[in-house]
Amino acid sequence: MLEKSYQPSDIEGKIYDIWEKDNAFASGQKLDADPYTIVIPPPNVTGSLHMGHALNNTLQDILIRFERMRGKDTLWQPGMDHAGIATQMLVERQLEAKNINRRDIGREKFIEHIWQWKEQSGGIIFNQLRRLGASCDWQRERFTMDDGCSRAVLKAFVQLHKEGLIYRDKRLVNWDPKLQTAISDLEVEPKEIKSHMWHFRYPIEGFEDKFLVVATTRPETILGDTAVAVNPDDERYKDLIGKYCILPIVGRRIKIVGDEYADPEQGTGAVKITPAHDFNDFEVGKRHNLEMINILTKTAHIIESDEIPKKYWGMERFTARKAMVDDIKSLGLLDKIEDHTHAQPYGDRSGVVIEPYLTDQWYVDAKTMAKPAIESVEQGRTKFVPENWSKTYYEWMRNIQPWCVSRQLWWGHQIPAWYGDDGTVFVELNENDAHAAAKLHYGKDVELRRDQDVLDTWFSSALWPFSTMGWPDNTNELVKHYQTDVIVTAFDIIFFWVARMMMDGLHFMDEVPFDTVYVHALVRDEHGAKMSKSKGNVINPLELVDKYGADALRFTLTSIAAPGRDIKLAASRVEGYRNFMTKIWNAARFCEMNECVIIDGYDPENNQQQLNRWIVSETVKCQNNINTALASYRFNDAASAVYKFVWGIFCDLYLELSKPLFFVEDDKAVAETRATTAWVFQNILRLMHPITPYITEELWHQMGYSKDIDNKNSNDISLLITSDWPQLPDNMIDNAAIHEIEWAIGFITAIRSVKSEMNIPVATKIPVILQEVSKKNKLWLDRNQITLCRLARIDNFNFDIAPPKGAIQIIYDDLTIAIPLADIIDLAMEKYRLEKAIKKSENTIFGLDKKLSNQGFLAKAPADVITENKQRLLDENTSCDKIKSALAKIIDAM
RNA sequence: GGGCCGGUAGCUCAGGCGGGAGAGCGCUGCAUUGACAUUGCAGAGGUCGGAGGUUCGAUCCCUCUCCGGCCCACCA
Repeated sequence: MLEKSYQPSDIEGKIYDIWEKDNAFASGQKLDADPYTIVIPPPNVTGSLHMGHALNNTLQDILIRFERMRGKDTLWQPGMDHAGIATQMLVERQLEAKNINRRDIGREKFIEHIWQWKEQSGGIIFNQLRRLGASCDWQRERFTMDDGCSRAVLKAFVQLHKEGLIYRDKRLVNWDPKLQTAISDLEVEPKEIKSHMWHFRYPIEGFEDKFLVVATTRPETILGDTAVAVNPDDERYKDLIGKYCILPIVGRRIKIVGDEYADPEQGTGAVKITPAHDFNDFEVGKRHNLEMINILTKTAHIIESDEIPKKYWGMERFTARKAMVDDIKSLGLLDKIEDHTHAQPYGDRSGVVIEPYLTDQWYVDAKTMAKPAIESVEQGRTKFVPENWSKTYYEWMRNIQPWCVSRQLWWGHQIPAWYGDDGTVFVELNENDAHAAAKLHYGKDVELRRDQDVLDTWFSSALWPFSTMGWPDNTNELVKHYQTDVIVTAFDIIFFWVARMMMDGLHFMDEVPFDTVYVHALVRDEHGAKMSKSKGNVINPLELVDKYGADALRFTLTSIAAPGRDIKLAASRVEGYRNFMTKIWNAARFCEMNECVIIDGYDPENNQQQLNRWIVSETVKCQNNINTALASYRFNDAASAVYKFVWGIFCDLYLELSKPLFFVEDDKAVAETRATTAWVFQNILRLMHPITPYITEELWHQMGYSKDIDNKNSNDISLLITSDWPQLPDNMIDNAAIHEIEWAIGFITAIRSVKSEMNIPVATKIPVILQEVSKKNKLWLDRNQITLCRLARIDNFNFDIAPPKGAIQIIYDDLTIAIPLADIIDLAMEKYRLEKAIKKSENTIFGLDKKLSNQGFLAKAPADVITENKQRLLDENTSCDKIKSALAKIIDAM
């Protein structure tokens, strides 16, 4: 006997253990089956489960469970990302708490500490994913820094270098002075800040009192100015081109150059040029062959250099800014200061202001690699769902910049590059190969020094769809599971990850890494704000799991996963779906109490009862709806299809409508109804399993479906997770039964509605008089009489007798239903009710009339639409007339 | 500056092909001795942001506009 109510916490852990013990998640068990493959977006090793993960992994799990049941050889490849900067920062902070500085203990020891940390506390997110019910193939768990992935990274780097697609270059990078590393464009976050625009007067050489006024938001960079640019077409300054300014404070002679970059409309029209500290100025500098003077140390202090007055040496950048303004002011060269709001770049990890900084770094020629990646989306080889995200993808890919992949960190894949004394670089898979290459180059054995930098974490993530399957070896897994079917992700990592997997997948595997990119929304709080710790509006998915169960959370996330929008999550919604789980549990108890068990040899197509034929039809329709929804990644449609069917149709209608059948003395009907109920319920468990795996698996066993259904000849327990998805054919849909039962439901509703409206107590059993009963209605009345009587609380049916004066009259379909309760009916109220109905009906008639008297409509609308509207008008007129005559009778009785 | 998305019931949101406006929550009334109050039954509630256009017909397509959000670029 089932417990009185469903307690998720009692069963979820148990069920998950059963799945794992049974190896239910493992791929490669159905060798002949078609593959279905998803690689997980590898969470950071430092990560813990947030709502975004919960959504992302619920959707993947739904697809995997769906396809697993449909017989595919499913691989959901799990794994973690080493998360270079995040992890290094975390362990560094932990060591600092113990007064250990990473530079004191050195690189090797520090990395050892990180590995230790990973073993102890890394990857807690995987246990959290287990609680959510994720059916990843855990035996294949990978890590971007494990041996296999590391080998892939080396191979990829070396190959790209040999192909000229990775190169070393000295140019400006985004420099993070706190972390003291370069970062990519994507790791920079612009923030609006309130600052000032300082206007300075630069004296012009050869004139006593002539100045060129330049404006800047960064006065400290004056130390690195090597030119002033004006637009060659700017009448004000045209004549000055080729002349020189004397840089205030510094005293350096700097050239006035003509360059289109200077916009006459902006600022003063004259721009100071600091090639080593501004991306635009860098380009100007290259065009005019200007000197590039670096003024900053790696920690963003003023460098000690002969080019710079001693007084500024060692000053912190913002201190230097202030000093520079003060000093120029005291020279009388400060023209004015304006308030100015502008965006400043900040490091997304460190939170400090990023400096454009001139260094040697490794770059990937993203422009070249992007070409095939763009083309394959244009050709539809990879599809974005929703489609419009492809625009975002194109936008970025078509304007892609060289990707700086070197990082001045310790945690990560060290770059496989070795340098000779003269700086010649040898990029090889290992040190031996590098020495061999060096020997070839120098003609002798030489000392080599390995590049100290590591690669951007995303460099290894970009290889994920094939590095996890054994690449560069041509493994069976790789052959079978690449390309993968779908990547499921939020839009914020289309650039970071999806785009780069596309580039690398096409380059190394010569095939797109996934058929589909499914982009889901970001989860926000119930007011639409981003969840963040500082705002305190973070909802922890595990707390919801504790409180309502994993299935309720999963159902919630599924039901709000409409494509292409932000998702606002309110806990109340989870509560609602917890109630849904309870409902299913109770439906199971109903089945149990009424001995609804699976009957061997039961064939739903042989059902005699229309009600049973109807619920079978609805089951097929539900199955079809879910199939269609999941095939097009419309998760919310799948959720709503199953919700409406299970709660609205099966529980509220079928179980109620069928109850009376248990009381007839027709053993055959009872048996059929029991068998049908069990059959439907079993299919419900199958249909719901991808979304709500725990409760369905539990009930599958409790209801005894695990023993004799899939595996009749064995005593082995068969699990729902590995059972078959329903394959109910459309010819099981019986439209005649659907019409009849829907008519019966409408009949019941019509009577209940009137009783409620007329304040007739629900329990009052009423007699009804039916007039103008058509043959069809008579048949349906007869066949469903017991059910109708019970659910509409009808005492008895009387046909074709005149109803007494003052009876309530209901127009339903072709019928006029009279309820002769004149003594307890408030005639005025009934009059009002009928008048209201007439008004409503007349409104409808008016609308239809107008439409049907429109010549244009008759001439141009499709025939079926015209026919339909004509029929509606006819029906409405008939029913309106009937209500009117009913009203006449009431007035007569008053 | 370039691009994307949204505005539908009190709230949060669905509305594949243009043809009778939907759900959940909330609200109102009624119901409680056998699946379920984590419930059932019955209801109220909409100028589909605004204007114009296309069309026989527009929540849906087009243009403009107002409001909100996001992404990219922008450090004079």
